[in-house]
Amino acid sequence: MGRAPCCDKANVKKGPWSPEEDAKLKAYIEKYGTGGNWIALPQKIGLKRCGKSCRLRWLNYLRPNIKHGGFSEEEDNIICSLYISIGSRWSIIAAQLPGRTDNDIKNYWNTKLKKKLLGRRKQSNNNRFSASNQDPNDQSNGADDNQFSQGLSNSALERLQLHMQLQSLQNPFSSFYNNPAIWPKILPLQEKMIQTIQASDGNPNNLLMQSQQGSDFYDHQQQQDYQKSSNSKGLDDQVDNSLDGISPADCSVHYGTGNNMVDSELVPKVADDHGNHVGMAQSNAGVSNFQAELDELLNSKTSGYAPVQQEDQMTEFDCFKDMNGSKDSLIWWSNDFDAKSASSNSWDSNSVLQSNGMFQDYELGYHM
DNA sequence: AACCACCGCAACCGCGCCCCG
DNA sequence: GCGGGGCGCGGTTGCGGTGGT
Repeated sequence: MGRAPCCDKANVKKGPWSPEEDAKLKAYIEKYGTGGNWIALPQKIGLKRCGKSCRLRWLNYLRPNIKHGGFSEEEDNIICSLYISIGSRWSIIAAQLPGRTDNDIKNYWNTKLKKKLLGRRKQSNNNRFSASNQDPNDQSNGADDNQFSQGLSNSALERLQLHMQLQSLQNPFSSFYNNPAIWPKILPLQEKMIQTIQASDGNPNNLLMQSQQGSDFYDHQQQQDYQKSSNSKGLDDQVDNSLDGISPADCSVHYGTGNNMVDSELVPKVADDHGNHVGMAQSNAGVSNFQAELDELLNSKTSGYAPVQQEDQMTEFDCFKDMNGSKDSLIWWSNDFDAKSASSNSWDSNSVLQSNGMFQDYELGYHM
C-alpha cells in the first residue's frame, strides 16, 4: 500500500517560485507564522503549492538571515570536518553554520567541496595500474577490493577516502596504501560491524564520534544550536550504542590522552610488511596538525599538496572508489557504525560538536 | 553564431520519525 | 497500543547559466 500523497498533486503548481508567490508566502509567515501546519498553509494564503514546497521555499530561501553562496574557508573546514565525522547529516552540519541551510550545504558539498577534496586523486586513478605491478586483468585482488567495498555507502566511502587522504598527510609512509593485499583482511571487522548493527535494532543511525568539552572550534551559540538539534533528534541516543560484537581480539580502541582528544574514528589498523601492527593513526602527536592540514587541503595553499609518494598512496586507495558494487548493502563506519562503546570508553556522548579536536586523536586498531 | 557539455542551484520526491487522537 | 497525519531529512532531478569547441 502506497503512502497517501501530502497534497493533491494535480492541483499544485510545481517548479520555480514566482516573485509573487514568494511575496505572498513571506508576508503571511512573517505576519502569522506557519501556524504549525505547512500542509494547510498554502490554502490559507491562496497558493497553489504543496505545503512541503512552501516549507522548503521558506526554509531555504525566504527565511530571514539566509546566506547564499560565498562559503568561507572556515565554513569549508566545518563542513568538511563534520562530514567526515558524521556523514551527510546536513541538518546537523547546517546547525553549525548560522544562515546556511542544509540544502545549501548539501549542494555546496556535492558540487564543490567533495570535488575539491576527492577529485584530486581522480587523475591519478588513470595511471593506477601502470604505476603498480598488478595486472589489470588480474581479477583476484580486484575481486577482493570489490568485496571490501561492497558494503560501503557512498557517504562512508567518501569519508573513508577523505579520512585516509588526511591520514596520509600525517603518516606519509604508512604502508596501508602501498599494500592492497591487506585490504580484504579488514572484512572480518566489517562483518562484526554488520552483526553489531543488525543486533542493535538494525538501526544504522548511530554516530561514531567523540565529543569533548570546551570547544574553540564552535562558538557557544553554535554549540547551543547543535545541542538543541541533537536533543530533539535524539542524537545522544544514537551515540549511545556500542561496538558490541567487536571483540578486543579484533580491535583495540585507544582514545586520546591529550588535551582535547577523542574523536574516535574507525581506522583500520594494518600490518606492515613484517607483520607488525601499523596504526593508520599511530601518531597522536601528528594529529594536532590535522586542522592545519585540512586548511591546506581546502584552500589549496600548496600547489602540489602531496608529495609524489603520497600521490601514489592515494592512487592505491582509489580502488575503493572504483568499486561500484552494492556498496549500500553494508553499513559501515558512516554514522552508521554502532558506537555504543562510546559510553563504555569514557566518551562524552553529549554532543558530537562540542568536540574540540574532532579528529585529534583516534585509533581503532585492528589486529590482523 | 551555434552547438554541446558541464556545472550549480533550486526544487521535488520518498522515506522515516514523531506526535496526537 | 495502534494508526494516521505532518514534519524533517537526505537523495535525486531538472533547468538555467556558462564555458569550450
